[in-house]
Amino acid sequence: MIARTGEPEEVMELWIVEDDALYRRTIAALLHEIPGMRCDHAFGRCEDALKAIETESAPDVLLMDIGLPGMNGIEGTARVRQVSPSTRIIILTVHEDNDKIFDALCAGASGYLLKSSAPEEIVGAMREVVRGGAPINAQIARRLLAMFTDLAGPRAVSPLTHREREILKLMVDGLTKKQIAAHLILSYHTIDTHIKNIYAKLEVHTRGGAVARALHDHLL
Amino acid sequence: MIARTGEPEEVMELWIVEDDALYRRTIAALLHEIPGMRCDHAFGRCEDALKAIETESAPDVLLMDIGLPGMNGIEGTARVRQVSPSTRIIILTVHEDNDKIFDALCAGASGYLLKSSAPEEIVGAMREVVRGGAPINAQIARRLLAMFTDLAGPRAVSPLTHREREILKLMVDGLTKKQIAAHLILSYHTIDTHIKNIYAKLEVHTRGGAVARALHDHLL
DNA sequence: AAACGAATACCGCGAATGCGGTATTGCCTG
DNA sequence: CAGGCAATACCGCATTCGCGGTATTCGTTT
Repeated sequence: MIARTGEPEEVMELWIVEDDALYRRTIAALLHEIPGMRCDHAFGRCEDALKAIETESAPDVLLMDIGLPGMNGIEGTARVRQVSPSTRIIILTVHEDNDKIFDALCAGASGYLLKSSAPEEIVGAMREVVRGGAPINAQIARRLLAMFTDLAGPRAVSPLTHREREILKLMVDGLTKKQIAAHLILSYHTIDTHIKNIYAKLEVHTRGGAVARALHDHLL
Repeated sequence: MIARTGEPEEVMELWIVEDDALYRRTIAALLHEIPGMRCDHAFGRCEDALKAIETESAPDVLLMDIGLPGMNGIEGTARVRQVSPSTRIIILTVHEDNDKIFDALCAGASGYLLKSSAPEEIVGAMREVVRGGAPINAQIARRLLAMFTDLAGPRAVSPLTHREREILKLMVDGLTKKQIAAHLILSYHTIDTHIKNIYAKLEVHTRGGAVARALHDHLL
């Protein structure tokens, strides 16, 4: 995409946000050895990095930790992307729970690595990310895939009958029992009984709960 | 169930489904050189692979093309996963459009590589996948991330206040007004008013509708 | 034929809901 | 400083809901 004429000036500017001073320096030192990369800043807090972006210029790539004092790395990722959309952010953390991964990627991170990654993997990720790729640790990718599969998955385990699903669907659409009865040309009492059964099967006691389960567990 | 063939020897059984005979043989030859891998079968059609799985035993890893005569690779992936859940499937294709990627991963593929990938990347992927990882080409991963970000995109347009979101969240959890009031240490009447306002903003008239919008439009 | 689950229908009652009001207190922003 | 918005609080009433029953019909499975 970027037609280069061999300028030796194409240095990748790279920043780090990592609260553990030791790990921060280790990484910074590691990256400093790589030709074509420069690491001018390494912060212990998101807030500092944000300030630096606004006063000076933004980096090409930002290595971001998640567990940070003050603003966490996910919130930080979103903020950085707001003020500098061109900055690619790579999460580098010990957290490997689905929520963190999901939130970080939703916040706009371009990559997700674990601190257990080999140094070469980290360096490779830098290179990959400026080329437009999204370096994601294979273990993390597995989690991502799992999210996808159960996104379109457990509809078979739905314990509801056809009728019940039909009625649940109408509840999701915001209809009252009376309206559902009219819509399905059934008695009000019938709907009432069905809803009663739906609640029992879903182990909820309110419309809100039932609808939430219906959508969350994707059983429609 | 499927007969377990894994334990005795450390050799990874690997099959290929690829309609282009030349490419198929090239890959098979490539993999055959790798110590610890064995490629007994290479098919041109999913149907043949499926049949082989049922008559013989299933492979540890299956390299699957998408564009195939007869059953396509995505459908095939789903089928193979049904009859042999332990078989990890890696898509190896030229297709890089979002739909294919999405569908393949939803169908249960454990990896997604492009045919333009370097041989080492393919071999690395095999190793990675049996270790529980999900080898995904960085370019593909980028697409995945894009899906995530616009999956959680229109949250900024949430017209709700903090309090309202908080209450809506509790409605999703299936609490009654009274319970919400107790939970937030607020008056019942306050909750009542808030819910009234939430309904107005979301243009719904029932709990079901509100919860559905909350989850569907991802505005919590 | 018997047994069973699903779908249907009906009843009654206490609790919760939806919605129309009004009103006070802060906190911003113009 | 005025006005607006968010959060808070209170009232009343018709409606709806949740849930405890009971009961009939119909298609499967046994």
